[in-house]
Amino acid sequence: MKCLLDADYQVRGETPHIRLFYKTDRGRVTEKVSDFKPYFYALPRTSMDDARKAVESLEAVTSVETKKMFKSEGQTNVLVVCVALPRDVPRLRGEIRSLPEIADVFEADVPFARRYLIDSKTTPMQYSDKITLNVAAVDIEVYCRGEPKSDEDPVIMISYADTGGLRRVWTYKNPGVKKQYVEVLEGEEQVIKALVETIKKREVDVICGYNSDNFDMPYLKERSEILGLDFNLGFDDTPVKMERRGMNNGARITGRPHVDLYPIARQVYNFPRYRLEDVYEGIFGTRKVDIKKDDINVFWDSKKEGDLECLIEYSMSDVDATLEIAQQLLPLQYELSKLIKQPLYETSRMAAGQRVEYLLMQRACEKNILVPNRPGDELYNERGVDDKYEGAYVVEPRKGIHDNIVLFDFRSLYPSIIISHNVDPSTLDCGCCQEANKSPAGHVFCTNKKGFIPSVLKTLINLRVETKKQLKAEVDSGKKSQLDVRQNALKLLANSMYGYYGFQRARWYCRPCAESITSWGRDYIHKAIKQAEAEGFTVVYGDTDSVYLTYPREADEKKIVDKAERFRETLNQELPEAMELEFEGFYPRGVFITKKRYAVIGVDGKLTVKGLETRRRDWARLAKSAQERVLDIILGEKNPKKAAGYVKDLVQKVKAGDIPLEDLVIHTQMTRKIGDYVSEGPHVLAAKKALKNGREFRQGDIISYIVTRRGQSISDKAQLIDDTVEGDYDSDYYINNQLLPAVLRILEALGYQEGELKGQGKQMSLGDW
DNA sequence: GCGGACTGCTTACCT
DNA sequence: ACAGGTAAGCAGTCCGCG
Repeated sequence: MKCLLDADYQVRGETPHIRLFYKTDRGRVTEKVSDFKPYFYALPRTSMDDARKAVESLEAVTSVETKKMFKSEGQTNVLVVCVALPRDVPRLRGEIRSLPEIADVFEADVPFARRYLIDSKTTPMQYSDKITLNVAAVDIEVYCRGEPKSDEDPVIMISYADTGGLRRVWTYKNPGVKKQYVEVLEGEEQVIKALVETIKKREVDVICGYNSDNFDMPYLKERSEILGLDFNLGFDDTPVKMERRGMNNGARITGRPHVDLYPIARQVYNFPRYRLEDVYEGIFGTRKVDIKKDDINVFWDSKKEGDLECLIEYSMSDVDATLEIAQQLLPLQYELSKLIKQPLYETSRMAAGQRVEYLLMQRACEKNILVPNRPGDELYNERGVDDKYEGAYVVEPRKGIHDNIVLFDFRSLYPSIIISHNVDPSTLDCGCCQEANKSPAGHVFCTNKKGFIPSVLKTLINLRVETKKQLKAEVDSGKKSQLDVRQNALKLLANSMYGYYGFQRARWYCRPCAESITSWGRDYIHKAIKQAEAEGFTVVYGDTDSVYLTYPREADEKKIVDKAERFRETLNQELPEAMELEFEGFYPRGVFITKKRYAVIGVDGKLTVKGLETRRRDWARLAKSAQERVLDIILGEKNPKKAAGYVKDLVQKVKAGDIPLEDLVIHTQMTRKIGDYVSEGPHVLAAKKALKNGREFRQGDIISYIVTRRGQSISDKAQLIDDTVEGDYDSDYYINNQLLPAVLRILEALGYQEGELKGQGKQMSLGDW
């Protein structure tokens, strides 16, 4: 019984050895594999023998064999080119590709340790009750003014917490009061040493941090270098290694996977901001102890009793929160690592496209399918100008309020289409089939041989059905939640497959496939709409795979739902087996504003809002919560007068300057580098101003700003909330550009607008209220 | 010189 | 750095206007 945490390789005496880092029920073991050799494939241009001779003549090639493999066009013979060292692969692949006897090389860009995991079908992260992983969270505090600089600003505290129950703050100033978790040491050097020693002694398996790839780990590494220390967190006592991974860093720790929770939180949740405290509150619904980053040095320098203690408490609470978030987020990462069969360190940093790709590569290897090459810049650009294809169909909504709405949607529409219509690059335009399986986009897919990607997808879905079955039968709550996470991971992967076909950087990119999937999707939703209308339903709205229906002939919920159920059954009988329309819910009332923007209320009074300002981070809470309240009054109580009254009172408060800044802050992501903007909106100007005051921003950061009273345009008035004092806000802006548009959008949809409300709106904008 | 109409850029959402 | 479809705000420009 063993759980693979990490894999890498070492070159000893000119031979590469794969190292596999396991946790077992009796502790840690490291296994070595010495008989696995680096290789890649070469496809002969014409003659196999000529190609073989040409490749064999190269010095670094240790052996050449032939192998039968499947390309999307069919079976083919390739050369397996073996070399002595992993670094020979990138060295040789270009040379071999350019040989006249060789058409192309394949799988020459798979890192050696990953290659091993794929080939050996090894599954990482198979933990169980007998193997409990020791997870630790780490956080540092730095003494600095402005942005921390590792060459001058020392680390003043390191906090640590692990699932074994150890909690520590190491620092080197005595707070006076004795806290159990505090250890006061001599200086920065001892603090870093304490962390390194603790991680070893505690036999930590997984190390977590929050933004630790880009802050804590590189910072500690740089400080260690300055202090002449080894920052050896590796299980084999090697230092933390910083890697470039696209735009970001990755801090690799050998044998003890390091997981940075920040990018995972951004991937998993949709929150207005992703600071540690925001994510903690978003997940657990309670706030954690917090102090301003700028105050850290103030508390550290303070002679006031209790200030240092306060800083220590903050540091401890940060790492406690990090560990709690880790326990919330890690299970999904474990399941993904298992399914994709790549190490946790890697999979936890993969985007959706990469996850699908590694899954497919692993499955391709099992089936002797040659993995297509990643597109080079040329091919990538070619795919770009291949321009867009038509996507989903969206029904123009019947705007306004509706009663007794039933919602249907197709269960996993796109995955079902891929499976039932066998949508795959290798089945596309096979030539052997007539037009029995032709997409509305005009592409024919083979019905004789099963496509690779449809078959992978089918196994994912079968596995998910199986997992759900187990989940239902399971009684142990821990195992139950693990199974639930697993079925979610399977769903995540299955749902990424369609997007992957249209992804320009994908190895299995296939525009005709993507286009065919959406064309069939439009077909199915049109079928459902046509059938529903024929049976007397009114289609209120629909998007991609869903329809919102009303049934004007009935007023009774039960009768409507019965009728809807019969409609569903008849429709499903006409559909291919994998396709299924499902009943999703009954809503007593809903209001539809435009495409992708609507709200419905459930029988239980629960509001579901889609697309409206309430859902958007780039609207002030003032406007969002007022809109939600108005929706609640309109849909729950059907009382527009009351809603109008509520808004009227709020306008007064805004005018009086009584609204706290936190209700007025607008969050907007900086999606590009600050110099790259053609048009500088409020968030960009707010960031620019802050930049002058020594603040730093990275592409991808979320800018939180207030529209203040000073400036001409709205952008001129925008200023970071951190630099703004309470009460300094432009009440006209917040009334006319935030509160009123958000609530009027709802009230106007009721046909209530033509009358006094709009007039009042205009008056309000003139300040007559 | 002003204001409305329109365009382009930008963001965040929906499925 | 998985797809396309969509609404909407802000900045800037155009256009008409004795």
